[in-house]
Amino acid sequence: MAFPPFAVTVDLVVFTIRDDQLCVLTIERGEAPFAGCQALPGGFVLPDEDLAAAAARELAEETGVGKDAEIERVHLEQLGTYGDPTRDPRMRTVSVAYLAFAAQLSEPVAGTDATAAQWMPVATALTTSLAFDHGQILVDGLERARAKLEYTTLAATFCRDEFTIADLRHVYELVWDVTIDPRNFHRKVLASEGFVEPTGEHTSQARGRPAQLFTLGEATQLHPPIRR
Amino acid sequence: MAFPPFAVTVDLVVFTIRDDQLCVLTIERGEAPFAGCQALPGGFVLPDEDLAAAAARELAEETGVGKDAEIERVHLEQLGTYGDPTRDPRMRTVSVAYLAFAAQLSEPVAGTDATAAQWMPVATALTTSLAFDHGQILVDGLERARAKLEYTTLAATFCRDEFTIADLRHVYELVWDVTIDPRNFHRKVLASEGFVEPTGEHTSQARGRPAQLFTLGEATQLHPPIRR
DNA sequence: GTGACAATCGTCAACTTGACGATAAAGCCA
DNA sequence: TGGCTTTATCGTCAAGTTGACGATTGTCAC
Repeated sequence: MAFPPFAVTVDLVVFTIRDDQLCVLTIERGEAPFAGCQALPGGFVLPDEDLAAAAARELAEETGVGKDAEIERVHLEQLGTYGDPTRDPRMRTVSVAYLAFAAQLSEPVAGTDATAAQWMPVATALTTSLAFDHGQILVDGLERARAKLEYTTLAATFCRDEFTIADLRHVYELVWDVTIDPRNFHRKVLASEGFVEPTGEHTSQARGRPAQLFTLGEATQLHPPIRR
Repeated sequence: MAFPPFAVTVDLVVFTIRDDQLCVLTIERGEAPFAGCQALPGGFVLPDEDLAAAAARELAEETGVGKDAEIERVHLEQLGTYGDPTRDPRMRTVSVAYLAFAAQLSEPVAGTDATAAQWMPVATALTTSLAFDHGQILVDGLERARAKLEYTTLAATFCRDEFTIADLRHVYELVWDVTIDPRNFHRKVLASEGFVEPTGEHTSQARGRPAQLFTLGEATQLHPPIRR
């Protein structure tokens, strides 16, 4: 049975928070097309590899997120598939985009096929011309991320294992690009059954009154949601 | 440049409401593998065809949803991509699933490559063993459909061009499999800015007080949403 | 100690929601 | 014609939620 052959790739929109900014992982392409251009990390799916496995592999390659416990603190979900016949001048390619949320990872970043990889502020990335249709993929990923914060507990994946309500609020503020009343936010988070679990410990360093530390609770969905 | 060749297909989860039931379009496969088995309609993406175009083409082929105004009353969105290496015993296949909502269409249904096509009640389909991973695709499609009714105006795409609030409520009840208080639902729909637009006309046939007719308003998102 | 700062607790009016009573406008039927 | 049934539509009310913002509480820098 004959069928039209396609190349299938995965591309990653990996978000993290660094230096008080929402950042996305980008690489500088080493080869044509778009050599020297910024792009989302990604690569071909191997002949016997599941799509999600390919995404996880690429993520590990580009970020150094290894086997460790690190990988468990990363959220990875399918974002969408992009298959415009003209998206890659070389051949007919279909790209399955994945969206990842990560807490600040070990600094190292070095791709295999990429010249360099870096965390680029999303605000910058949105005004940068990215390779292929990666600009659109980024926009879609950002919108998905914003929506997910409303009704899931995924904001916590941007934080370290133990975090304060303020840390969590900061995630919302950066991703949504809004300011949130600390008092109302505090109330809502605690009201959301299973969102956070107090550890009993408190922060000690920074200015102001020490804050209680929490870990992520059992819930994955927020009831009620936290609206934009 | 060498790359692993994949077959790329689109599969469709097409929902409609018939005989007071939520139904999904299925075909009986004519060829191996899974010959004689129920499956979702779908097919290969052509070499120079966009994914969404392939989905629209397959939809037209299977349902007879032609060029007419009909096609404009159908909602089609990408659902997700399924690429387990073992999903198709013949070859490495990646399937991009699309989700469609349609009002009751012209009865005719006749695929090109399929033996037969029919509207199967979703309740039945969920307990039927479908070909490939189509069972999972259906489950995912149903969940997406249910979620979409909450915060979009897509329920109206299950209705004819002009519909009553009760028609709309019926869609929610069938898709969510719940009963909804007519009075509160009525209030919420009218409160949702831009959801429906009165035509000024009324129904005349059925029992009970004639109901006002509406068309879909400008909005695509519901503010506030209608919760499950 | 004093002030700055951020966490946390309270208060309140405006709004939303679910439950359900009441009324309206048709057809049906004797 | 006058009930009776049926469904649409309007109202009411208590309970819960939300946003705005005042008040209090630990800590640190000085």
